Amino acid sequence: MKKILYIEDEPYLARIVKDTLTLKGYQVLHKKDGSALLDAINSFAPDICLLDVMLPEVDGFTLARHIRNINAGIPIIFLTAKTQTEDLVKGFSAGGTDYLKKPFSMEELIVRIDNQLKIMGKDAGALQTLPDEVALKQFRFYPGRFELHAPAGVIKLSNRESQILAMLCAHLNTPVDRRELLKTVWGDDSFFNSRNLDVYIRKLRGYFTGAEGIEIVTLKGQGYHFVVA
Amino acid sequence: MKKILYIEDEPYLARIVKDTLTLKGYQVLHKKDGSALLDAINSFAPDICLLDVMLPEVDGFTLARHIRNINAGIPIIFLTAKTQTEDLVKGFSAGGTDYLKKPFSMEELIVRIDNQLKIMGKDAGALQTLPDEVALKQFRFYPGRFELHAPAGVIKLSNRESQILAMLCAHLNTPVDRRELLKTVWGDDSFFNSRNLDVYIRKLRGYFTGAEGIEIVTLKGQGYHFVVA
DNA sequence: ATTGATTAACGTTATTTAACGTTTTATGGT
DNA sequence: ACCATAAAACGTTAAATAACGTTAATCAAT
Repeated sequence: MKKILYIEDEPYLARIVKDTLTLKGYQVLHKKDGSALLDAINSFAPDICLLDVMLPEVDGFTLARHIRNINAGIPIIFLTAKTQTEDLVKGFSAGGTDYLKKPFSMEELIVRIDNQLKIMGKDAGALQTLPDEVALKQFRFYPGRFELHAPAGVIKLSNRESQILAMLCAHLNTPVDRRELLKTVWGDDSFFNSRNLDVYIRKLRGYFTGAEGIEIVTLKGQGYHFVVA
Repeated sequence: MKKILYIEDEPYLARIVKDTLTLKGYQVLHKKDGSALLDAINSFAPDICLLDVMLPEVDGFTLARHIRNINAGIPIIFLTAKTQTEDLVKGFSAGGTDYLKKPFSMEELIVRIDNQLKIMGKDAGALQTLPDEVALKQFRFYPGRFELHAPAGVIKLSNRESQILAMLCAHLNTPVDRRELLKTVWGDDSFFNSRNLDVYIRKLRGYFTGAEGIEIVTLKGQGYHFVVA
């Protein structure tokens, strides 16, 4: 059964969409806004995301970017009344894979959901996704369970530790912008001058000490680069 | 340049679409119907197909199936006045990857074309790919690990050192423009008057001192030439 | 009370800047 | 052509800066 993460602030519409999709056999998790989004992604592990664009606090485009940061492969459909081409561009460049204009028919939504699941499900090779279990040489990371299985034993990760490690894993062997990390994990980059992130990087490094071929490399002025080779 | 195969029987619309896309830098092959379709696919080798649905002889859905039979990965966008959900379903189950209702704006078409190209992984990434290991005589450079393995031992490279060495390796035994180096590593060439790059070149030269047959040659006014012979 | 998250204070290092030296290339008069 | 001189470009070194690392203390939420 396919799992759908659905973010929409308008209660009446949300109700209709959720009920219809549920009736059609999807498992739907509905949220009114993007708070605790990363937790939802990791624990609920949706197959596809439906995002309203105009939301009270953080808009849907921004949410899409955060989702992309920890999962490069998941389909994201925007549902919005914004019909300007400019918004369409924003949507796709934020990592969206389809864009549906309100008002839409439930039939069309379902068809487009199925289509996205079909085409994104194909060559997962080019599009890296963050699965339930991430193999990191002799380690295993379970993002949804907040657990890092080391040779020595199981390390229970905190929320933040897990989020940051998930982000590093999503960008395995490629750079991650420090700002992106801060924005994705903390919601904004007002912590840019804070040493908070460094503290967590240190903790994560601690878990991997002595592990040959696993390293979190600092790219000064840019971010981090999780090397597993 | 991306190649588009466009099948549309209505001459006026076809003209507008073809001209606009050509102006936008795509290479467009327009056909009035699906005859000799497979030849067109094979010889023209398009990156994406735009198919009208209602065509005189064979309809677009059928054409899509034929295309899918010989190419599982190419994106197919339907352009049609048929707005019934049923047609949408037909389109996607025929192997279509997007479905655009007439009348559509050229802007939206372009955005959706680019999006499909991106999703299907045909997007020309500007990432220069070096192999995991670059052999430089008695040295070995691991760009992904920020490591230079010298006879004396492993040298841990900094971000900048690694970037510059990677760039030199990408142009091994051929010249590299100084400006290009600056732009690639620092994002722009505003450092053109700075001695910053020279400092790093010196560091790299330091790692290779005494190594017979390895040299970073200065091409004054042009750039550098990484000689390994 | 215990755990996780954040802040603060100070240590460390990659990167940049600055100052000056060296080498190559261009220029100009004879 | 010749040489002198200037100009441009790069080399070298050390100091300054900005960015990150580390540790412990504090805060906040069960």
